[in-house]
This record gives sequence, C-alpha cells and structure tokens, in this order.
Amino acid sequence: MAYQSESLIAQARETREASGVSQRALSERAGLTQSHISQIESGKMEPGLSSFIDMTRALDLEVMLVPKKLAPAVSGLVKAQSTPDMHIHTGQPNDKRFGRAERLVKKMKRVYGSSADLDRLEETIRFLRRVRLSDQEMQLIRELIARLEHHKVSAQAAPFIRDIAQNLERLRNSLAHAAPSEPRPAYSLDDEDADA
Amino acid sequence: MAYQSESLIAQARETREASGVSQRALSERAGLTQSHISQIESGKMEPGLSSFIDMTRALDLEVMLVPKKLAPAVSGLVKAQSTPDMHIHTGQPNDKRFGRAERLVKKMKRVYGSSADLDRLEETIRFLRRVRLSDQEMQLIRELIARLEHHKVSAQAAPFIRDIAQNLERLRNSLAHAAPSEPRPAYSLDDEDADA
DNA sequence: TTGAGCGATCCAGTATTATATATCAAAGCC
DNA sequence: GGCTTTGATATATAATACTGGATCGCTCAA
Repeated sequence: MAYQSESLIAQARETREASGVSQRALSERAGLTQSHISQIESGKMEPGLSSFIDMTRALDLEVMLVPKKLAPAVSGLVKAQSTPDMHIHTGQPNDKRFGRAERLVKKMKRVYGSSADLDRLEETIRFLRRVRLSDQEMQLIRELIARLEHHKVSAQAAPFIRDIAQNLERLRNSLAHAAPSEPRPAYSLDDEDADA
Repeated sequence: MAYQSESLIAQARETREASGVSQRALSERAGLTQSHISQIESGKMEPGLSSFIDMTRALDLEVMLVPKKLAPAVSGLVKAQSTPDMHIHTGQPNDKRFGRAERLVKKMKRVYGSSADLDRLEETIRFLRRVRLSDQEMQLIRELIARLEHHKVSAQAAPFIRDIAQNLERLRNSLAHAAPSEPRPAYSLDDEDADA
C-alpha cells in the first residue's frame, strides 16, 4: 500500500525520532496506542485525518493546507528553520558518536539531576546530530565530547559542562547562520576508531 | 462531532467554493463520491488522511507539516498570497450581489463566447468577493456591476467590458498592495475569523 | 412550467481503521 | 547474565470510513 501520505508520515516519524520520543511516550501524549503508531509509521495502516493530527500535534507540528504554488516556499522556510541550510542526514557514520554523547548527557542528568546547562547541551547535541559537518567541525565536537566524558565523574563538573555547552552552542550558531548557498564541505567518514 | 480537523476541512471547502468547483466535479477529480465529500464538508464524517489528501490535491492544495512555531509565519504567507492582507469573509451581505455578477459574466461568456477580458473580470470578481470592503469601495463596485448589467445586451459591449474589468482590477490591486497593518475600515459586520 | 445542477441525506454492504492486550526479538544498560 | 526499553506483530472486537446507488429540496436558467 504505497500512498501519497507516505512522505507526511515519514516526516512525522523523523521529527519524533529527532526529538527522542518513543512510540509509547507519543502514544500517551496523542491518545493512541503504541501498536497503532507503529503500524502507521511502518505503512501498514493508513491513519484517519484526526489520528494523524493528534499524532503530529503531540510532536509540536501543525498540519497545514498550502496552495501548491507556495509549497516550495513553505518547505524552504521549514527546512531553513530546522537545519539552517544543510542537508538532513540520517543514519550517518557520526550518529554513533552523537548517540553516545546523548546517552552520556542523559546519564549525567540522572546522576546529578537536571540543570539548565545540561538541557541546553542535550538540545544542541540533538541539533548537531542532524547536520552535515566538516572534518574540522567534527574534530572540535570530538574534543568537546571527550572533555565531557572526562569530567562526567566529578561532582564539580558544573563549570566545565557550562563551558562545553557554550562551545557547542557557538558552533551550532555559526552553522545556523552560515551563508545559505555555500556548499558545506561535508565530513569524510573517518569514524569507527579513535575514541577515549 | 467537533474535531480538530474542522478548520482544515473548512479551509478546503472555502477554496473549493472560491474556485467554483462543485462537489460532484471534485468527487470525480479526487476519486471520491459526492456523498462522501458532502459528509466530510458538513462534518458528519471524519475523512481518512488519504481521502483528505486526494481531496485537497484535486484543489491544488498541499497538506504540509509545519513546526508549530512557524505556523503563524506560514499562514501569514498563505493569506498574503490569496487575499493580500484582509480577512476572508464568507456568507456576508454582499455575497448575493457578487453572485449575481458572477453569473452575469458567465452568461456573457456563454452568449458572446469567452474572451480574455471576461476571464479577467470573472477572476477579479471572485477575488473581490472574498475581501472585506469599505462602503466606499462597495459603492464603486455596485456602479461597475450596474454598468455591466446595462451593457450586457449589446453585442458591441467589448470596449465597455474592458473598461469595467480594468476598473475592478485597479481596485483589486489597490487592495492587494495596501499597507499590511493598516486596519481596513471594514464595512459593518465585525466578524473576526480567528480559527478555532 | 420544465429541466439541470447544486448540496444534503438515506441505505445497505464492505473494507478498513482503531482499541485493548499481549507477545517478541533486539539493543542498551546494570 | 539479568533487567528495561524500544519497535514490530498478533488477535479479537468495536467503530466507522467508504462505495454504490437513489432521492430530496433548492436555486437558477430556458
């Protein structure tokens, strides 16, 4: 059953995953069952309009009707907002590294309790994960994550964390406001090894 | 059954009516039955996502997912395109007058055959119909329509028609490019449209 | 008056969605 | 190795979307 709603559903799934919400969590917020969501996302079932709306609303998305003519403009706007000019890439090599970093932050939250800095950090990582990065940028991130890992044990980590968060955020902002047409160099995949 | 999809459906209906497509015509293009569409539009039935997409696609609309944060910007964009800054109003007092005018033009097309001027005229009327107008503006339109009615019989109406069409279009353009924030005087009825 | 097109409504039957619940393998964490 | 979470899947049942008609009241034009 290949439908035209495919891409919409894919988009919903992407944002769900990008914001780290599980199907179960979403099912509660949206008032649907987990199995339902699973079937919708995997294309085994076509949702009703209202189910779909419930689902997307719970993800902070709005379903909108746009004249075909304006569709490109709108989707441009949307993309510019979420990933300021660079291509979304899923399942890329550095995913693993970011995944680890994200888990690390989560763990720190669990251990030391939530803090504004940790929250910022988590969000920034989530952002960077979806962005194409040059080797140089990736290198910087690697370092920062290493520092994070290094400080995780200490109870006096707070100032370090703040510093790391600020650094990452600076990077994020520079990416976000880069000249829109400038083709990013795109990292080369050198993953897999050197890691501490 | 008050659903959250209400406004989307209303929007679809509005564009259908604004572009003068009947439920039956739409049902053919969209591959649904007329009774189905009727029930959907009147809220007696909740469409499936794919039915809704079929329906809107046939109206040259795209269903899009937009981050809530951007929703205002997008709907601003959309409204600016269709009705440059003024509120859509449906079922307002001057509808009848416009309805007559529209039919009149249609009839003229039938009798004298289509012409570029008549086409422009029809489109302009359709536009003006959806716009809030001051008394003054309405007065002008009334006059022009009267002139149109007066000339409809003549086979030598062409130059008059062209003139009328130009006048209406001038009005339309002045409305379209009016300062966006300037609150239109708005004839009588103050019915804000804020979607629910 | 007659006829055509419009949208709303009804009806019977089928197909599909949606729920509730439970299980399962895979991956991550302890 | 155990414990937890995640997403996919199964089954049985209730709910409803959707089709295919047909009809009705209405408005408008011939």
